[in-house]
Amino acid sequence: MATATRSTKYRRQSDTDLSRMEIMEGAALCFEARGYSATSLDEVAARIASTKGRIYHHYASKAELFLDVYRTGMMMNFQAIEPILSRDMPPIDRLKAVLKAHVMCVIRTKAFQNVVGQGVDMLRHGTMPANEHAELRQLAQLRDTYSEHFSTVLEDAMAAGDIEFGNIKIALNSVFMCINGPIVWFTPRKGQDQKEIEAVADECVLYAIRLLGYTGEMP
Amino acid sequence: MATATRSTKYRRQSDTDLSRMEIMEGAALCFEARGYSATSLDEVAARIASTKGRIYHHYASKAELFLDVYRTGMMMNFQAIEPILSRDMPPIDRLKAVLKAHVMCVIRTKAFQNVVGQGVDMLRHGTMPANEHAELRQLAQLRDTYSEHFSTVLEDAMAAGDIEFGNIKIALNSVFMCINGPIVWFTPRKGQDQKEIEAVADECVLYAIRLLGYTGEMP
DNA sequence: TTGACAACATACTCGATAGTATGTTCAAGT
DNA sequence: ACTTGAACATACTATCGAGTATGTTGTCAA
Repeated sequence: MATATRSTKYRRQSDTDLSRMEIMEGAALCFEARGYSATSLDEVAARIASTKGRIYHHYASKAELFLDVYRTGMMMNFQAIEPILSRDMPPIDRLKAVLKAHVMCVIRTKAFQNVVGQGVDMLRHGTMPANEHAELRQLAQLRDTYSEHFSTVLEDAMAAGDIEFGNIKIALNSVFMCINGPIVWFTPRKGQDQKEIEAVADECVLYAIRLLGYTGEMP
Repeated sequence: MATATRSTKYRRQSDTDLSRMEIMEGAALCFEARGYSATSLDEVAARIASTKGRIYHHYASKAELFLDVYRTGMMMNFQAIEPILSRDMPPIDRLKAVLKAHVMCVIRTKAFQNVVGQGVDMLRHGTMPANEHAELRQLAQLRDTYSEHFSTVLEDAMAAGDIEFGNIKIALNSVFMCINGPIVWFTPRKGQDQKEIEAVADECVLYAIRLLGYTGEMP
């Protein structure tokens, strides 16, 4: 939670990023629970014990808030996998590491990733809110770049002979469906420690690489 | 398309089911494209070149229409797999056949299955429209029964030693994510014949059973 | 210390849409 | 043939929520 305990009623100027993050967290939870268009900004405001005025002070529209949540969710993904991409290691190990990092990230940032999913759907169907086409293209670009990272890792591992698949688009989509699964079906339990979550993630990763024809053992 | 070419303006009394199906098809397409709450009944009506009056003649509310689409989508799934469940064959072959039948069904009835997905999400988050709790429980029941069919098939195949997995809930969720993938990422091309679609489905099935630890060949 | 402005809160407007009330057409029973 | 009611279409209402206009608080720079 990014909520800092404040003694004063209003926030400092330098805390705008914190404020925006708090709004985004509330928005992500609401969007996840009820979907973009079913969520009212009054609900989002109520969730963070605030008002609509605050949201419109930071965002020009509901759509801009959504897009910011989307972008932030994608950034979280990039930050999770990028350090691994540049690491020097065998392709199959990099694949495993990237998959694991992604799953851990989506579990940790579940609400944001759900919004990303909604955003991807909107891009697919061309029903995106807001008309800033530049903004939209940028977000589509983000998604494509992220996807291409995975393509590369997959093809490297295939070239090394560790995995094997037919149509890469279908394979990649299937892998994504699998490792993004927790966004949909995972529900955090009370008192569930890091070890248990890692166990879930490991099982997801196992299924994802098995799907790609990997027959070796897992560490 | 269920639209019968009619010479008269109004339909016969005996055609109510046809009329409802036509409405549902339009609704499914709209819900798929824009989501439940972003879709207006005027849009649905426009899609089938009709008016809101017709929809409200057949359905008491927007929620009831949605629930009918959901139920119909689930029924399509049951009809696709039930004949296979009662067929006498080796567990692993039954598993393959059920997976294939499911994938073919979701591709064929993509819009309806998308609505089913939205409905499952709503059930999960408790944000279902309408307050008929009986109706809701019935739909949740449908989903659970369908899921249990797959559980049985999976466990039989595991008992026969053909597949192997850890937590069955995670495995089942992963399989569903995989075989339901086409609902999200598949886009029918113009002039794409049945053979090509079957090839896509076969690849999905291959990934799904590989995921479950199957190492044999495919027919 | 003070005034200017950021960071909100409060109180409105206005368009979109779910739902309703009522009118119209025609099929079918009698 | 005529009458009733199902199958719609048309016209309206009422609500909800996005966006706006304006008021209030308190920070910070000079």
